[in-house]
Amino acid sequence: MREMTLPESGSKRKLFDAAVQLFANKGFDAVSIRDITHAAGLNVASVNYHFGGQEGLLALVVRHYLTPLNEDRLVRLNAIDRKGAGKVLPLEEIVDAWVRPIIDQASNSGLSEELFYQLLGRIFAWHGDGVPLEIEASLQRVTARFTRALAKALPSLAGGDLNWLIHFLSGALIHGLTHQELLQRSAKEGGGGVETGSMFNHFIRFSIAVLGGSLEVGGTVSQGPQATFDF
Amino acid sequence: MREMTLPESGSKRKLFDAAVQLFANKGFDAVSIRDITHAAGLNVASVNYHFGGQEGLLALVVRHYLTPLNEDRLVRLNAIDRKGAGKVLPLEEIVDAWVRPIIDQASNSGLSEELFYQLLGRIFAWHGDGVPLEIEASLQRVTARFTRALAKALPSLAGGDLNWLIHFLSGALIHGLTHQELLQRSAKEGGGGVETGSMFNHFIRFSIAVLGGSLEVGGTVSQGPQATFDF
DNA sequence: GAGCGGGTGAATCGTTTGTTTGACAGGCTC
DNA sequence: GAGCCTGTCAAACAAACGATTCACCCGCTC
Repeated sequence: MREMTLPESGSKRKLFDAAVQLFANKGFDAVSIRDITHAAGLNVASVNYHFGGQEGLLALVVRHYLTPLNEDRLVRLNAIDRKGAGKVLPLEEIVDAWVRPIIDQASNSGLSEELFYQLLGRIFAWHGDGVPLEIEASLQRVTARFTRALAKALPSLAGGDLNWLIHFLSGALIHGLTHQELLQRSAKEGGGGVETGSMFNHFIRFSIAVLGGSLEVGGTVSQGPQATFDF
Repeated sequence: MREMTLPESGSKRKLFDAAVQLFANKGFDAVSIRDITHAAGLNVASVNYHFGGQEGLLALVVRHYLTPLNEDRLVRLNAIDRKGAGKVLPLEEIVDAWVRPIIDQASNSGLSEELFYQLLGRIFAWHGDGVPLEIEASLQRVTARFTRALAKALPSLAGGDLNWLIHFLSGALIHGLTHQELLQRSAKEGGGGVETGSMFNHFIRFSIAVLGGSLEVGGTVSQGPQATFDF
């Protein structure tokens, strides 16, 4: 382990690619360094040499795909914010700034869409003990930023209700990413002709409808601080 | 391992309860039989003696809480079906038949609500290799049954769109169950006063709003066979 | 050619995993 | 009391794990 850059080819790249494939398919916890090195055709010690251990490889994989995604999200949201300075932000553009970077990143990742979405779903659903602080903080920062933007765009939903909606939408997105194949397969078998990115088409309309006033706010509206989510 | 019944007390029950606690808190994959037996104050061999191995204990825990829940769901849905024979089924009652058994089961489980919901979330999110066929089939059967009922109640949503909506709602429910504490804690700190079952109050309103015509059906509507979901 | 450093692999280390074995104690029936 | 069944325990088992060591090869520089 010398530097934390990722070359275009060579053994280090072979290990990285094999790890991505296995992490996406089986989950972070279910993959051993022996699985990875065997898939890459290299020795068990190579992971420790190139990445300083299992955790280093895992953290690099997650960071490599999550960091540019989150940055893109924030850049787009800030652009919307500047454009309509002070005025009410359009809901559709906020949702787009949230979802569109995922689609773009899938195209630029070099991975197949199915693989990238599976990996991203596992990253979003990654909780608990082994999560690097840096990654958790990045996710929380993005969520907090979008929550504030939505609270400004939808003042009638401010408070606890908006937090719940975002929480539910987060779960829907994670589930949609991780288990896309269930629905796409069944739809294809039915001959319905599902176009590329079908899940996102549905999810964007889903999110806008959920947030865009179709939910009447009943019950007690609890006022609280910004909640931290996990997407 | 002699019989697969669960006594009210004794070593077997101690092991079962300890396993439930650990499974809910750490996840199925992150708990060893040594963790369980140590928490129960018993020997490592006791799990194999009473449950025939780790898989037997895990399957029993899942079946013990999932089977009555799914049966209750189907019973309620059939009752609604009989009551309004032939007529259009009320959406609110279908959603209630889907969600209410979870709340009831939480009260009758003997577990704290937080623990039961965490466990149930992990069960619903349990995919992949180690899942017993019987459990996966039970989940698919319930989902297919509710999908048919919703298709009858909401003919305008029939086809691919309804499948996507149910898929998203499934993810929202799983995420809501597993990570309730995030929002309840933040809401409590804010002094908003979150009542018991707050997540379900929000989720039921959320589901009804999503399904109840607030989503205009745009784009291509793909016709396909009943998809199988995982909740 | 000697020396050096990056990279690789076989072998090994210590741990942890799930499972199995064999001994033993207690309660039961005959 | 002899025999037997149930339950529990310490001990050991084989397998898999992440990490490390050490020798080696190769291309490089002096």
